[in-house]
Amino acid sequence: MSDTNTPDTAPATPRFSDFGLAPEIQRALSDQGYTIPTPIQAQAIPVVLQGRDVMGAAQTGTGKTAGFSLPMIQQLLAHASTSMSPARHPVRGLILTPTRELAVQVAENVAAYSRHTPLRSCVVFGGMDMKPQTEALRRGVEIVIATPGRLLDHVEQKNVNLGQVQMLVMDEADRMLDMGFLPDLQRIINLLPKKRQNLMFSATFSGEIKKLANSFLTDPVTIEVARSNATADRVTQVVYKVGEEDKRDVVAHLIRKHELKQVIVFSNTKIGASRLARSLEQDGIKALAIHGDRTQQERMAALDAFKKGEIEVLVATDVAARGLDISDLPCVINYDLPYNAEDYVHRIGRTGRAGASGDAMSIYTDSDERLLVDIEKLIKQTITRGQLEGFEPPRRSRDASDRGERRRGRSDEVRADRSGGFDRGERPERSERPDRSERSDRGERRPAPLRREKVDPWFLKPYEPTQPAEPKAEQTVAPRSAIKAGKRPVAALLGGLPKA
DNA sequence: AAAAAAC
Repeated sequence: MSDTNTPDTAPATPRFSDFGLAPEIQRALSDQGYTIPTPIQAQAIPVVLQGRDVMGAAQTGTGKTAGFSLPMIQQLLAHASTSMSPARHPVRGLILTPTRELAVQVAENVAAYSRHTPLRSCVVFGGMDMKPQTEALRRGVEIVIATPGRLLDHVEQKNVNLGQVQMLVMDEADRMLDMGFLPDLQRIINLLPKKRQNLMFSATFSGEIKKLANSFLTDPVTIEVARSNATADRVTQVVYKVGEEDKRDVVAHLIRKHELKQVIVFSNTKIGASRLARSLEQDGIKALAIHGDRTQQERMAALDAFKKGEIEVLVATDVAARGLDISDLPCVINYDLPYNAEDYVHRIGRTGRAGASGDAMSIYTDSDERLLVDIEKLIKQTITRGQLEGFEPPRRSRDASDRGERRRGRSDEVRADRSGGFDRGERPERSERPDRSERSDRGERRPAPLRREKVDPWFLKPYEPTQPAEPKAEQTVAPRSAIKAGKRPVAALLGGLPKA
């Protein structure tokens, strides 16, 4: 009788060694010092190894990346080729993510877990030169991690063939829907073999997500861990009511007072994020902004500097609310309350991870009261109203000029936000890091693009029930114009694309 | 109302 014998009702804590993973994978895990799987890993790995489709409700920080990539590597290892020939390395595992940063992080994990195996992987995303990605794809890879748009680009250029994909992972599926990726997802799925294993992960379990799961997954096993506000239980939350004109100074005050060395500050707008980062720098706090108007290089440099501790503050839009795996963050600050209450949960989910405690401080103004009520309704708790101790609003009304550019910039803010950028010489000269809109990669100036022309694919909503149509057998790519021009409702897109 | 993602 072994001493590990335990009753069925109380199974022993599983270990990675219990899953029957290949020795090469186990070696990679011990390289990283991992022995005990997280709850989602313990649930997902055996199910995926059985070949079942999975609908996983899990936030980032629960370890879901390993939850799908470990069994994926194991499955693909079964027919792994050691040949150098690209033809012997068809893409068999495909992982789709909503943001570029998330794609990079997932790819880093996959590379680490597969390092002792002959499997090759690469990451493919927009904002970067196609060429290195093309070369990697042409050399032959078993696993591709991609954002949808760039992947389709590569497919159209025949850099990659998805006709042999056995496993598809849709990470942060809810986010992909929010971002209007459904048509792209549909087009990608039409390129895959009908017989394949599908894994879908989502932080939320909305009706739309269920519909998506119904149309893309076959008899899925549902795995659910840590409901969305469970994360918040370990996070101490506090809100401070402040005057609109004091917001930036209050952020600087909070950072100094709590001696924060690693904090993400969330802003609702790109321009607000850039301005706040600049303002903090002027106050002697090392900060960089990360948002969608910065070049990919700038985004990666900011993230890198933050992870290395070279800067104390990462000022981010919701590009970083989900997915970014920045571990051990003791604190996040909301410079703006998010318009979407669910985003609040995602933002504060950056802290209090993996059992650690965390702090989430938010500042809000009179006009944000309703947002605060919505948030409290969602998380089903009242957030402590904090008193700002020791904060002295600077006397700025008497002589604004001695406070420099940023005071003057404030009156420009509304105009700049409305016009989508500084396109009439309103930019403060002091900026050392001009926005990408003003600069080409070669460094010369060019006019800012007219952002107003960007249109959200709002017409893809609302979601309507659908009868899934026959999946198409052909491997051709429907032109995107067919989707854009059609303005078809989501239901129609789920039912298959129009013939080109 | 805003953000993200392909050129």
